[in-house]
Amino acid sequence: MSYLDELNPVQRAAVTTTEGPVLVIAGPGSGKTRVLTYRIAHLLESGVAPWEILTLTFTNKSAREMKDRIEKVVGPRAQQVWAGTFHSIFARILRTEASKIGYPSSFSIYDTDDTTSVLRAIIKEMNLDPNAYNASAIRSRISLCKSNLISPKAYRENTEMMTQDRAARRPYVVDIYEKYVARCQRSGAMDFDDLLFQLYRLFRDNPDKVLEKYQKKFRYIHVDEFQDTNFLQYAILRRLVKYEGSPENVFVVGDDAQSIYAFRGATIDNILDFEKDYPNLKTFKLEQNYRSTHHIVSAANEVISFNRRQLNKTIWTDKEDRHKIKLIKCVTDDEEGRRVADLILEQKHRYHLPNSEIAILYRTNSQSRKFEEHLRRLNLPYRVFGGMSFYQRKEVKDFVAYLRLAVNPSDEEALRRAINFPARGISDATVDKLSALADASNSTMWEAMLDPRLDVTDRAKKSMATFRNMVQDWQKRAATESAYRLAADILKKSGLLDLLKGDTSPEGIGRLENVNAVLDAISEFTDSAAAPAGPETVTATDNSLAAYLQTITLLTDADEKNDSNDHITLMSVHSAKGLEFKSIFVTGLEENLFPSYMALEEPNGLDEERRLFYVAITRAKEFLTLSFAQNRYRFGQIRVSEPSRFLDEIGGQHYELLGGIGSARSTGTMQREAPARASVSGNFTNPRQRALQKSAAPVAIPADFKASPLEDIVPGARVLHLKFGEGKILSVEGPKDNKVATIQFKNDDMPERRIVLKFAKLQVL
DNA sequence: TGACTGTGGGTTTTT
DNA sequence: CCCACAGTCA
Repeated sequence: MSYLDELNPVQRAAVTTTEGPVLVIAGPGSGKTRVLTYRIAHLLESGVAPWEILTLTFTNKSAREMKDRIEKVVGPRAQQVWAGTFHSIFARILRTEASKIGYPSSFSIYDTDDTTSVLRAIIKEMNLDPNAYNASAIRSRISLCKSNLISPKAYRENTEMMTQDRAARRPYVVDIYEKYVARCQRSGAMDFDDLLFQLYRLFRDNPDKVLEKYQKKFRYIHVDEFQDTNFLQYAILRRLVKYEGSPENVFVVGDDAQSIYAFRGATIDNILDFEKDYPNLKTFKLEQNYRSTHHIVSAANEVISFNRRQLNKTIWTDKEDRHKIKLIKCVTDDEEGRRVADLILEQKHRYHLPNSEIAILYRTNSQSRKFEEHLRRLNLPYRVFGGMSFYQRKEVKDFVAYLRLAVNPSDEEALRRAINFPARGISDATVDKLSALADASNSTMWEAMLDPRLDVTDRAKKSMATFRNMVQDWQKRAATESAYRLAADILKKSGLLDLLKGDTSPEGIGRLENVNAVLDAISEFTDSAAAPAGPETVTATDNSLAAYLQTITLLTDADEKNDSNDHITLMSVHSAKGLEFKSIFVTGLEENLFPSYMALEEPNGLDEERRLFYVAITRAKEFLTLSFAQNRYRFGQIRVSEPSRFLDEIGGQHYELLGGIGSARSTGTMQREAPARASVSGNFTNPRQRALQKSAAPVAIPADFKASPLEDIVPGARVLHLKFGEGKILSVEGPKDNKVATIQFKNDDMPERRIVLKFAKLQVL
């Protein structure tokens, strides 16, 4: 079989070990995807049916790419393999089994916005202070609970969490959580975490032996990016694989060094537990990097060696070097944008790089703007990923809300959105009453509209009756009529179409186009959705309107098609995981930005940031450029930053400091020299030592250091700063919650520093 | 009911 | 700086 010849010995061994549990530790660029796809092809070639193979990925895009690559080896049956994200595959299973856990199979999926909005409503109804109870903060706390299998009941019994909440002065989080769960249930809705959580419940409670059905069905299970799975995902996987007499054909691929989703509950423990849980485990390490040149691989190895806790492996390459890593030092973020854009232009000409081989990466999405400006200036085509996905746009969500309602009238978020947009005489007050009544009688807002106890004007009642009739009509037709025709009619009858047509501004025309694009997408989906075949019933309704609505919620903007245009890619480092480009720009390499100041406060946060940096630089095949700015607009004002410590962790021999106005004009006030020069001048023999020195406090801090309240920070005061030591306040300005002090520090080569008091810890002496 | 204004608050990463 | 929301006015 020829495809096996395209593999190196370790890769081949992994591919052909088809029986029993297998762990593949795969360094960046080591052919991980190739191994995964060829293994599946290999299984298919040896007679395994495509629907017996399950492959779980983290993005739709990588699932799709994988299927396409398998297809190249074995032909169209590859498309029948069960390959998709955890969320989409689980949604599909839940669709089939929903009735067993008290959900309609046309359940709605709440995206992050829907969830936040439900929480906001609950907080309001409970009369809690919306500042203390920040809806999106609570959303992430609930999300983390679900990922760790903590139900509201378990939450209440968990003294640690309850104590935390009391300390944070929001003791009612657990009540919000409880209400939220109840509300989702009665709305027939699942949030992202529910897609995992409810599937876990289904398998745990195992009604009608449903678990056995899937254990038998999925004879070969694969997990990509295993390092990014969370506790809940691991628990589900375990239930599918571990049972009496199981062949335990589970094949997981991951790299602990690329674990970047700990904030979302991912844990490297899963890799360690995996070895314990599966004693027959065979482990393979893919250590040869086929992607990047030697400078890049060495730099990556050096960086990652600063992390303590990691699996032992050595990534190497035999690619020869042509270019050193370039470092761009800028005075401002604007200069960074300009010089990156200029360098891209130069690289394109000199090396004939197509735009599609170039990517600018950054830590936070908000950094994209400066690059956009300067790319536009040079007429370079680009595309920004990570923004709002098509399906999150207002006009699309409005339309989709109506569709959701037609399929699942219990969906309260959809109801709230649709009921009075376009306006039809049902006021906010009425909606509040509906919600309260639904809550009190444990029914839904949809049913509450008919409740005789509802105390609203006759006019409002009439409007609601009309609305209900309209939706009911759609509901009936949803069972029989084609989804496209129904949707087109909904667009008209809802009044949305007229509203959009009335707006002839360019944006308005765009909105109309977007809504029409939804219609096209529906017809494409329902006509052609190639349901994975199989002798079972699991996929029967897969091209329904409900399935479409569930699918789109799980799409990100990276999944959207029209990728044919040749453009430069702008994205966060997180979204770049799994991708590769000839030329990579990693930007904003400054302390408190990359690594992020948020991460620096978390235990192990720095390690995760470092893995993120590792992921960033290993995306590059040939050209790697790093940049930082000494001054950057953040929080509405210019802030001074120092270069990222990560720059110090790469040996000077791999670097080249790029000249430019910025460095020539350099104020010379940087605390540290640029790494290239530092290493060359031999100031620091060993970057590791240097980093360790740096992480230690540079000034003696008394053990009883205690941050003083903001009111005490006034001009003239002498203060102690954790990092810069003793100093004098020259002035304080800015709004009360975002005060900035200008401080002159004693032992500092900067004449003065602007310190954002919100972040700094200062003690008045 | 909708459009406008001011204010206040938040900005890590995503399925 | 930018966004979302609340409150105000027509």
